[in-house]
Formats: sequence, C-alpha cells, structure tokens
Amino acid sequence: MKSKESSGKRARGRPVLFDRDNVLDAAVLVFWEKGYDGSSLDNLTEAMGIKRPSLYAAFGNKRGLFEAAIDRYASTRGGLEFGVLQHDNEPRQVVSDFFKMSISCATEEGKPRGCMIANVATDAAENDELLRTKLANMFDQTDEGIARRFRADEESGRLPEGLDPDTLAQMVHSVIHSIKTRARAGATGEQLSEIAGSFVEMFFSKK
Amino acid sequence: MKSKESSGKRARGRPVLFDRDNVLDAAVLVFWEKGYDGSSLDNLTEAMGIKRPSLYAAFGNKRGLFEAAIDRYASTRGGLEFGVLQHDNEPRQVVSDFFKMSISCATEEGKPRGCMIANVATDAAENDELLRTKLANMFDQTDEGIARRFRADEESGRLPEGLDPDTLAQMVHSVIHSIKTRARAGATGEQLSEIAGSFVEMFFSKK
DNA sequence: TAATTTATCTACTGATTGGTACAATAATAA
DNA sequence: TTATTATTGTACCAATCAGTAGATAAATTA
Repeated sequence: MKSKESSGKRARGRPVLFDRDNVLDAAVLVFWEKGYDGSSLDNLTEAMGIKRPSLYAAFGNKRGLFEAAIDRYASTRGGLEFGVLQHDNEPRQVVSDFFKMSISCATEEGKPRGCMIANVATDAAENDELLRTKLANMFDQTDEGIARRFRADEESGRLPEGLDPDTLAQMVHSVIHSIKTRARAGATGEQLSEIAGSFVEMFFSKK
Repeated sequence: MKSKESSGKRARGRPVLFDRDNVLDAAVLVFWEKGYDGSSLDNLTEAMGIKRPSLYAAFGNKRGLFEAAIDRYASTRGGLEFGVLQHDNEPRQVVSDFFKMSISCATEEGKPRGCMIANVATDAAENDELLRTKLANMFDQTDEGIARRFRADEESGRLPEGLDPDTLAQMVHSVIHSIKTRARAGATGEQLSEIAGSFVEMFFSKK
C-alpha cells in the first residue's frame, strides 16, 4: 500500500504527488547519517524532494517523520537481516549468515555506517520516553524472532544440547548490537567478521 | 594537574577562575544526555557555569570541548570499569565484575543511560573522520587493556584451556558494547545482568 | 606604582532552526 | 460547470544556533 488510503476509491481533493515509501527511504538516509538533531528540515526536504508543507501534512512534524523513517528502516534493512533466519540450514550456519548479513548492512559502501535503530534512534531515545518504549518493543520482537527459529531447531533436534533457544537468541542479538556499534565507529567488515566468527565458534563449539 | 600550566610558577595575566575538570564533568553530562548536535552552547555554558568566551578560550570551539569531554569521560567513568581488571581474582570473576561495573555505569540513577563514548560519540562519528579515528584508537586500547590482563592469567595458568586471551578480550569488549546499547535503549540493570551472566557462563563453561 | 598580560562579561552577529499562513493548483462530487 | 476538498509552492515567522568584538577586571612583572 503506497497511499494513505489503500481502498480502491480515490481520495477527494488533490492527490499526493509523491510516493510515501520513496520519500521515507530518502529521509532514512539523512537521519541514519546525521542523527536526529543533526538532520535539519532543509536536509530532509531536499533529499526527499518535497517541500515543508507536504512533509508536515504527511508526517505531522520532524519527530513524526523520524518515527516513520525508523519503521521504514526496520521493514527494509531489518527485513534483510531477518530473511536469513528463514533459511533451512543448521543453526550454526543460520547464526553465521545472520552475522554476515548484519555486517554487510552495517558496512555497506555508499551507505552510512552502523544501524539507524541501534545507533541513531537509540542515541536519540535518551530524551524521548515514547521512542525508548518503541525501541524496547522492537528489540523484544527481534529477540522473539530469533528465538522462534531456535525453538523450531530444538524441536527438530538440530540445536546442540544444552543451548537454551531464548538465551541463545538474546546473545546472538547482543553480538549484533556490538557489530553495529563497532561498525559505526569505523570498524571494517573484515574486523567484524573475525569477531563474529569467534562468537559462532563459542556458541557452537562441542562441549 | 588542574590548570593549563602544571609547572610551579604562576601564569602571567588574570588566572582562570574555573577548574577545568569540574567544568568538563558538567559538559560530559550535557553531551552524554543530549548528544553532540542536541547540546547547545547555552545548555553547555549554563551547566558548566562559565560564559561563552571562557569556553572558547579554554577549548577552542564546541567540537574541541566535545573531544575534551570524551577524554574526561574516559578517564573517569571508563577508569571505573577498568579498575576491576586490576583485581587479583579468577578470570571468570574478573569478567563478571567488569560486566557488573559496566552495567552499573550505564544504568546509574540520575545519570544519562548508556555510554558517552559507545553511544553518543560513536553516533556523532559518522561525519567526523578524526573523531572516528580517535574512537578506533580508544577501542583498540580497551581491547589491549583487557587482553593484557588475560595474558597474565594465561601465564599464571588461571585462564581455562583453549581460551585465547586476545580473542576473549575482543568478545568481552563486544558484550560491553551490547550492554551499553541496550542500556541506552532503556534496558534495566536486571535485564542486562541476566544477559551478562549468560555470556560469563558461555565463556567459562567447562568444555 | 605603572605597564603588561590574560580572563571575564555584556552584547551582538549573520545564519539556521522547526514550523506555518496563505494563495494557487488539481483532483472529485454535485 | 460549480462547489468542495486536499496538496502544493512561496514566503515568512520567532527562536535559537555557533561564534565573536570590545570593554572591563584581575593577575603578574618591572
């Protein structure tokens, strides 16, 4: 669904000329690079290719746009990372691929470093309790999404003995956080791959 | 050393009326809470109790103050965390205490959440290559500081078989990054302690 | 004391901030 | 067409931004 109304019949007045997801993708790049306070409305409207009144009509205010951009980021970049959880591989391979995709997302050439959620939004959440709650929910969902995969592995007997699915999910998620922090601080993909490999080895080493 | 000149003889003109470390502690709290772009000179000068010209005379500009505040934070809060590495305990206990201290620093009542370096400065580093280099050096020093402790443990035979000191240090440091990210996003000390405990168990479980 | 040096204070700068009023434009419904 | 509804572009707002000029104050040296 691209427009405000997803039903068939058209809206009444003059229709919106821009595509919501397209302008959100542009806003994501600005916030991701400059942070919330570092992004001005001039930065945003120029990148999005729309004027201020259009932005305010669509998203309320800068804060509303930020929240919409977070959701857009989660459903695009975040979705990339989560995709590998669906693959029918051994848990060790799944975790390894999950790390690899996160590293790729956090160090992609031509994109800002790190993660718009784990770095930028988290940083901005200190003075925004609603945003903090939103992030807590997103993190919980991520925990749960990873755990669900491991629970299935446990039932099918593919999870190594002694590994608790929920605990493992929390730890995998934690490694992701560290990857994104280090990436934002300039770590290379090679450095991050080495660290991720250490954790994979530790998680899945024979006892 | 409190003043610009640490030598005995006094400076010539009117002496500085404020204590550099004291005003830096105040600046740390502002930057830590509001981020770099979110901190205005009015915020800073009010908290520091000095006027703009004094600030500019002492630190050059806002960016210079930020860097000085980062160093101050590292030598105070960071020093707290590192202190436990000096204790003569088993490695498992050292890591556990290190995590505990980090969690305590990142969730202390009355202080901003998370870490001024791993969260705030790292976020601001995306458009500041010099700052990114500084952070990379600080992270390397942290890796090295932790590793040095584990190398000593290895020589004295206290490090469990099969644990490489440098790899373990990198992983411990990574868990710290995740703790700080989650703390900034509102995680409680209890939640973080549980996660830290999982990692300690995994690092030091018998093979 | 007088001259020198440096820090502090007040007050200001031009630029930029997030947000909006208003008129023009473009669609639908009657 | 005519009335209605909603988006668009221009142009603006008061507030705030980082940074500074110049006068004043307080220390040292001579």
